[in-house]
Amino acid sequence: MSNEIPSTEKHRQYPFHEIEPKWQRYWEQHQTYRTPNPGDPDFDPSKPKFYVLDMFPYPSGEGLHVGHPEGYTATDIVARYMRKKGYQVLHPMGWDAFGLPAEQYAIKTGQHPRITTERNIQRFRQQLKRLGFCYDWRREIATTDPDYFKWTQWIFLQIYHSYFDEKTQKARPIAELEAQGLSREEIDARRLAYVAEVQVNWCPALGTVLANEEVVDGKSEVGGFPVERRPLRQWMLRITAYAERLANELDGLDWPEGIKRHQREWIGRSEGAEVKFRVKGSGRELLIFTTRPDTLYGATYMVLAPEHPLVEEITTSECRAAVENYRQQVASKSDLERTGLAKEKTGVDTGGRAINPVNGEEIPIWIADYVLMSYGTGAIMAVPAHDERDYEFAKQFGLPIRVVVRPADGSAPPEDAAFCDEGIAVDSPIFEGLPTAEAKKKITEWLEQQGLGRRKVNYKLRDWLFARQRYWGEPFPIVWEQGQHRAVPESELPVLPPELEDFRPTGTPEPPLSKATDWVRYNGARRETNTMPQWAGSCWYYLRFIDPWNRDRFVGQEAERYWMGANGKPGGVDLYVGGTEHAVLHLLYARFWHKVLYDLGYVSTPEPFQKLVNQGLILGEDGQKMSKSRGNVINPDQVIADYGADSLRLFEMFMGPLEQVKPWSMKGVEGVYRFLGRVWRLFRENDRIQDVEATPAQLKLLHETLRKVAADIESMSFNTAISQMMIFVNEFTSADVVPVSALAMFLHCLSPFAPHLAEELYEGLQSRYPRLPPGPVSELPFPDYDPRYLVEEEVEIVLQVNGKVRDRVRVGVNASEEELKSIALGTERIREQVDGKQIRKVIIVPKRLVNIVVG
RNA sequence: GCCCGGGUGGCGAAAUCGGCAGACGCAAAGGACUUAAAAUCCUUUUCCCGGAAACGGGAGUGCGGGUUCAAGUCCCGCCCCGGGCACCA
Repeated sequence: MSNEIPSTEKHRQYPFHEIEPKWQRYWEQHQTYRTPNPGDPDFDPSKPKFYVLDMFPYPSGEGLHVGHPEGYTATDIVARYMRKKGYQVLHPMGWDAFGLPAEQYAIKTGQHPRITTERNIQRFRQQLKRLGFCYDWRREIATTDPDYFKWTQWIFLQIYHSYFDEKTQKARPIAELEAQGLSREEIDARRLAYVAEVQVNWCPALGTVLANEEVVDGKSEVGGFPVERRPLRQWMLRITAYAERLANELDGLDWPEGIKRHQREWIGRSEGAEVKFRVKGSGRELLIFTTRPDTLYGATYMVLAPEHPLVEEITTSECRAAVENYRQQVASKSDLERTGLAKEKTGVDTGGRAINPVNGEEIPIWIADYVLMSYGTGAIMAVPAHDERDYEFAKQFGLPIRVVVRPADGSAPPEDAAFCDEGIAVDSPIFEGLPTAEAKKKITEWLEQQGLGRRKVNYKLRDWLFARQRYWGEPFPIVWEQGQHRAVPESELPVLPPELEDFRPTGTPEPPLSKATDWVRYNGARRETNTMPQWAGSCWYYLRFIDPWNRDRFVGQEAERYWMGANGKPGGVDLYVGGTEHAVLHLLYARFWHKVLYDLGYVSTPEPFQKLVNQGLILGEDGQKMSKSRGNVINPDQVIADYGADSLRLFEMFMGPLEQVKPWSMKGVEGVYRFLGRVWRLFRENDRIQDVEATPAQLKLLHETLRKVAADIESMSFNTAISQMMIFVNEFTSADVVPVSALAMFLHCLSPFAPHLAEELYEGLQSRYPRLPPGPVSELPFPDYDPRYLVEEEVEIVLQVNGKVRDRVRVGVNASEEELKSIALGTERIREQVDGKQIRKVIIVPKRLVNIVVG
């Protein structure tokens, strides 16, 4: 076996190196954590269910780091505790295994990504098993398994075969539109999965396009390579159709407020109006979006995005050269340059003029890259007096600034800045003197009556660019014929990727799959050669865990109803734990897919995850982020070899609150390791254990520990649960007589945290005291505490004078306020303080304190 | 710039509703055991002042104000650290 002597050369506190493999073998052989589904012979329908899920990992070549076991230990403790509380617990694990690193490794070495992926999964699985997690490993899935991605492709087809019905705000089958006799074009224009020519984020270094979410500061999130904008025909998912629901339906979820806010911001709902401006000297109209229609009288110019389709037509001949020049400049800019920090506004006049619909005034039309083609209508009315960006631009180019809103409190508007708050409309005849909210309403109604505009809601959220030019991803179940796409029959799923020798990108947006010429040919049609993004597989894995063996359905109906059953709440998974890095992308995408499946009647809840908890990052011992280059990475394998898995688990939980960022400490690991050693000695090297009644003081501590550990697990305050167990052990270690019953009860507390040691100690105890129920202890019910043992007969009361503690007394719990008062005033120390002064007031908090106010 | 999260001993932290600040652990110091060390066990440890000691007094939860009999906790104004967003009209 591996290294027998701890590398620190220290005395081994207890034989964890024997205990841990022993119990891991036991659990495996006895299938202790096998979770039956409805219909299985050992399924107990009377038990309530609890679905506790980890965000499954990408099995990287690096193996596990100490960040992984943080969340996994937390969920494992909850899972083990809930099992002991009589729940049927679903606690699965799998692999988000498609992804770029395996593909890049394949490009470098020629080794097929499937091989490296397999190897990495093996390693991860082995590492996780050594931590003693109570996963039902029979349910293990990998997104790269054809049995799995068959259903990823199938779900894609459901999305493809659906449209969003605005009236009911629900996805409906495309067949309904066909029945209404809509044309192919009309139908394709409404599909939830559609093909469009869009400006994409093309990353030459990665040889793929990226989603907006995968581009950070104009660079790829993965690798930090430059990203260019270029137009490309791409598969898109119409997530924007769900914008409203994705925002609103967050309300019923038990998620951290910050994450909900983040998602709402990402969706970016804003209410306003669309307004038509006539272009002077042409029949054309420019449509703009504004959230401040009440500032319409303050519009002194307009700005179009440089890519706006009407720029060509509007530009006058004198301005054409400058406009062309500017458009080219903008096109060649990367997103980083275009949105870069603190840069000056740029833009040029097109020479075109627009007519302000409220006052018939002529205003110039400019183009500038601070207006984005992808938001709203790609055109704005500029109101420099009341918008910071317009103000800056107007200053830069000497454009007029006209105030049409003044502060409601009568104060003077700022001299050298835009006034962007709400206020009172001025110089605005149609709604003169109205406060902003009413002015907005009035002008919008007016515009609607005149046919010049309407109320409009816009979202920052864009449709989801769903195609990647990669090899190692799910192929689309789509073929092309005569420029039209169609689904392959469901019977042909899964569509397997072709075997390739050469995984290199083509250097063009033509995906690597196009190199597989035989594969591409499909009965006179051509297969789609793009693949799905890595997010696809993680959009629904929590559903497959429920019924991973099902060959007929992505998840069996009965099993889905049972495990996702939400008791009136929207979300099905009872507890979902993972890092904040998935605050928007994964969680938004998964919610979107789930809602489509819900609308189509395939799943029973509108939301996937009811309660979400984010674990905090673990830093290196130096307080810096762990990284190879800093050399501060902690290897969990080494920690397990030196101190055992139970110590690793315990320390991960003892470090501090789960959600908090916190630094690693090897000394801290030793601390909890010593604690486990003390536990071992309390049970094993102790001749004071007797089969006797516990003393009242012992009973009180025992039941307080049962109470606190249970409550702390339920509130996920694992660090304080561990403190309480330490207090218990310290106390019982110094006891003259240690009652067996108390020790046995204690092991129920320890078992979720340090399951191996708890099993071993319980087994030993039970064999000596056969009266104890046979184990394993992890399968025995968690004892309820008895409040009778917690009642105190006496409490210590703090005596304060003017808020300062001057004395303390022990009194009976039921002492009346009058008694407390006279006791307090009777003690010597208080008399010294109070003598000769006037008592103004006496505050009495029963069971806590008496505060005497003198003056 | 905006939005979050955080600031408590030498360190990680704890402290239901405003009611004994520092539980528990680490580190450090002293002691017991040992030929010695490791391990273990016991004791001390927020700071300042007085005291041989028991103990007593004062200050103290980033800073400055406020509310209150009482503030780590509530309110107002700042400072610092970490993270996220960043022309979305």
